[in-house]
Amino acid sequence: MPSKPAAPITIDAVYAAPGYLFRRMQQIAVSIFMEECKAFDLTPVQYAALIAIHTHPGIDATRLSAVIAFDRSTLGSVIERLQAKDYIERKPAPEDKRIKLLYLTKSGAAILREIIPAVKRAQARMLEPLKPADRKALMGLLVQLVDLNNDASRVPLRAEDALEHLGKGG
Amino acid sequence: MPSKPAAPITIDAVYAAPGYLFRRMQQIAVSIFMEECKAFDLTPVQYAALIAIHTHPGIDATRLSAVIAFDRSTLGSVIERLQAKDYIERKPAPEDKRIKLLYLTKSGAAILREIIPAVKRAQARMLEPLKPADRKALMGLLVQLVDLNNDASRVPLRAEDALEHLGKGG
DNA sequence: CAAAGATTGTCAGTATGCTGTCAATCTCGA
DNA sequence: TCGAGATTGACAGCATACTGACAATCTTTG
Repeated sequence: MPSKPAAPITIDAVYAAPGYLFRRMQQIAVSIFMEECKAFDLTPVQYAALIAIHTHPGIDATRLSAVIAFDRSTLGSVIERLQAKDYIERKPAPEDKRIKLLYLTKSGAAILREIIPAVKRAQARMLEPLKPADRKALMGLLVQLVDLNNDASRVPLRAEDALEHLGKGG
Repeated sequence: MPSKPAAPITIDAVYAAPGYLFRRMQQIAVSIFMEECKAFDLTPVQYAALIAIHTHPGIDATRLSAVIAFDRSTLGSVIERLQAKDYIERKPAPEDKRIKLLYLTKSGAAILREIIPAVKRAQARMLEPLKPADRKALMGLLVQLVDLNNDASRVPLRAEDALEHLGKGG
């Protein structure tokens, strides 16, 4: 049998590669989110940050970055923009001069309540083309994969560890 | 029956949302790619662009953006960097002064050959935590979803349409 | 042919995401 | 206690991504 020739290098191989499909799907997800939420002037990242601060009032930036798996550097500018829009406020921590604690403002809590339906529509639209059983299957596999690959990312999710200081760990 | 209370808004809802999972998986995929390919100084985006130019020599930037579903604006700087690294060259099109045609240099073709094994390792690692049957299932669903959602993204993939000018359409 | 319209590459502006560095500050061990 | 080491927030720099605008150029149409 002749030795198998090297597979031709073409763009079609890229179309079937997991990395390409993940990038593409993220692109699509952001696009749908922005479309459904265009009345609110909030990005997916800013939304996630608001929800996290709402869930953990008084969290600091470093712990927040672990809770939503954002880069610590990136998060700085996200916080700045949320503060500029008056959705959050930062208070110095009395017992540690390095830390600034994050809280939702009334505006922030209000927009969070208002945007929820749009976000739910967006999340539904992303999976809409699939049959209901396939949606479940896909989400199940994705949850597994993201969890099992957690440490492969530079900023692994540390939902639990990050919150011990708030007295909610355990 | 009492009316169902509004679901509490917490970060846990975000962890299960498709948009969050896609973002996270993309983050992980890029991280794995960069790790496997760190010897080559090529990003996933730059790799895809090189492959596409290799598959379609003499393509122009606008068509290239359709073939790999990149934003046309973003692609400009990607091309610039590939050119700075001497992996591609741009030649003016004789029949249209607006267009610059893209070609791989010898360096570009060489690095493409060399990086393939690392890219394959990276793609395999992304799915490694899943059982083989689950990998297939996930890829199948993702291919479907990306295809069916193609028009939802701002820069839909136009693999076929884009190539008519090269005499390869049909 | 000339004007209207479309296309191409480019640029400015905004928003993630990452690497790396730094000063201020805190913690812990000798 | 004091100094080494860790932590925190901030910053610089690079690389996607997207919106919107623009001049140069090409195409279509009246």
